[in-house]
Amino acid sequence: MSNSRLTVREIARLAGVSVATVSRVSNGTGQVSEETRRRVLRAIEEHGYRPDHLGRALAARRHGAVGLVFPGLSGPYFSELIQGFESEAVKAKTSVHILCTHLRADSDAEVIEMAHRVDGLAVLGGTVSHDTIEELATMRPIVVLAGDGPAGVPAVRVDNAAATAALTRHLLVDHGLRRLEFVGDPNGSPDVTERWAGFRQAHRDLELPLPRAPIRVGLQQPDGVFAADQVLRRAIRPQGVVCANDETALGVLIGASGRGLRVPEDLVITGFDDIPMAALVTPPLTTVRQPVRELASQTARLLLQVAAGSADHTSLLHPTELVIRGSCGCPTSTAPTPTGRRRTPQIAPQRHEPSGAGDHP
Amino acid sequence: MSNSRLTVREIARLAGVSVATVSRVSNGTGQVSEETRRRVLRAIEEHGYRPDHLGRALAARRHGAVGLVFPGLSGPYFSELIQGFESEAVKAKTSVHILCTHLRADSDAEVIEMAHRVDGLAVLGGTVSHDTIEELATMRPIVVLAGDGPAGVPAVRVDNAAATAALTRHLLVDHGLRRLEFVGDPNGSPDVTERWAGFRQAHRDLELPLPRAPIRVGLQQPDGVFAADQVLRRAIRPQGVVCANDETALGVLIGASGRGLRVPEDLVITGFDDIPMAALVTPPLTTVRQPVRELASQTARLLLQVAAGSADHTSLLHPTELVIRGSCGCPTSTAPTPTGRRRTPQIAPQRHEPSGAGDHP
DNA sequence: TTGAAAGCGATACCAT
DNA sequence: ATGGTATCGCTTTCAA
Repeated sequence: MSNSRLTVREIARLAGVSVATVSRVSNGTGQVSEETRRRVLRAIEEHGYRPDHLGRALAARRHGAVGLVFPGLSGPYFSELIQGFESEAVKAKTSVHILCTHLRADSDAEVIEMAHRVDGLAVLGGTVSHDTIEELATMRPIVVLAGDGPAGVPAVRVDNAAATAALTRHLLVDHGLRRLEFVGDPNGSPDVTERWAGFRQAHRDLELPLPRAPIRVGLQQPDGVFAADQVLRRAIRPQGVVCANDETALGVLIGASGRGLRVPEDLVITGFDDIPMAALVTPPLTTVRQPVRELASQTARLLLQVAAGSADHTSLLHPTELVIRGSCGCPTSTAPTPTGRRRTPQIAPQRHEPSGAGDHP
Repeated sequence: MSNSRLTVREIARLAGVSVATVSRVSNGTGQVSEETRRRVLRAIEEHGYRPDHLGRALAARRHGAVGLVFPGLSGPYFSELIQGFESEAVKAKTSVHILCTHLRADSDAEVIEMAHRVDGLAVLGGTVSHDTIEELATMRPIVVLAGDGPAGVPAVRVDNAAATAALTRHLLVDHGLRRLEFVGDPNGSPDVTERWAGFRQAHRDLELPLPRAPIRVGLQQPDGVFAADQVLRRAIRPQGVVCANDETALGVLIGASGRGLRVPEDLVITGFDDIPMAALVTPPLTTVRQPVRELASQTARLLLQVAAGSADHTSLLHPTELVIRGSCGCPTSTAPTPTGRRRTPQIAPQRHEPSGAGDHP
């Protein structure tokens, strides 16, 4: 009930001690006699005292908060990301500020503004310029998530290029496909940039003609449908499309099926991420699994460590896993199970471990 | 470059004025001679001074931040919500703290903890107990989004029950369907509770036997696929399913189609929300459009107003719109367009305006 | 072990 | 129009 006018001073008075002692008790710092501690604790309990965060933050010179900067798009990917990050922060009694840069005019300025209010910042790759990240890095601990920052700024990521190359190679070699196209905008985010690079690299490695320009669309399901329309309109249709992520792949699948195309017979489709739906569509989606949630919580932990000073400024490279299902043309042994996540891929997944994980100048 | 050791005092010294004057200038409050203001401004610019938020907040007794509490699920709905809320907060130079309660043990305590750090709180319906909301309301301005709080706590919402009833009636009357089932967990959130209520009410109004128990699943696409499996396993299949939201409806559609069922011939499906994908699937989804983003930004505005004292503690009831497409059995005039959002529904949408919008004790 | 007092960085009242 | 100063709520030396 009562709450407002409660300060250290007040509690100190009620417990018959000094504010310093109250502070010691409520923080568990310093030496306090058992008897005094009990008295103070009782006063605190009795009146429901909670130390004010502003006063505490001002005196302790830390905000007790970290920021998360992300574009602000829809879908399972970002939700996983946010939850993974947030859950880790909460464990550390740190609150999370968010900033969506998507469709915002001067987001860089806002990010800097935010940096003033937090102890550290996690920035999704591609949301702000490198220059800004560099500036941010001079004022606060920064970690780049799913992308790369300037040298010296730690990043948490997966090897998108290698994974996409492996996936593309599967299509090119194991299925003997030619005429593949890439769906996604390489300028949209570092993830897509790298996946596009891996897609091309696979062609190069096999000394095949380089693929044509990507079908530049966004990362959500509707974008995939849009991409499917574009593909279907072509004079010569590709045999397969490698999509920047699962959501667009699902969109392509839905768009293609809706227009009478059979997958994978008429068109092969692959995704990236391995979101839950990937295993549940018909045919189930061949894709690359990346531990999004783990990436995000890892990022939070790293950021918190750096902010606490106990930092190994190391970048982290997480492993991915090729998940072969039916949409690439591989046989699907059985109908997809409703709980696709738990199930093991039909074909033994090909572990793709990055070479020098964890090293970074 | 330089930044850390810069305080009001320092700027005051550099500009040869008092801290009070610096404060006046940097806040635009009080009277300052043009000449002095210029001098102070120059010092500020020159050294890149930015008033510290903690000091400011402590002195001004406000945090400059609001909190958003939501379950933390995936999908277009929550993304829209977050972005709508955040964009409005940013406009007001207020930062947004987030808290995902989903799958968290003692989230109520964390929400209260958060309340101490912000000027106001927007709570999604169903994320915390009514008791807790009541407690929160005694300490901070609270707005409930998509749900209802205790009396006296403003809420921003749509009339889910009426909208779902209208939709159900369309199925029951215009299509002459019987044996409808509801997909969604009424205990999951107030939204679903109300939609379930509307679904039943429509039956009651027509003096039809009440529908059987709902198929209790979550609100995401995979849950819809799961629901489809359940439905298909039944001895007597329903003629149609009214889904709690579009995402599950899409899941049901995908699951049903994948198992060879034709929609709407064999099974009619409807959703709720009108997310972009709703117009893009085959057949396009009959659903109810609700202005999610607008609801969220409305909530932010309301919260900010209340926090600023300039409050009409009124609850807001937004209108919804029945969107008839093909999945209910109505004829689809043409193939769905790739940019479904912009397109007008095939059948003139039936405006469903709530009766007493905006009134609340 | 405990307390007095000096900040932390900014605001705002009260004189001037 | 400007400056001095108390204050916001808490932490943290420094003495006692």
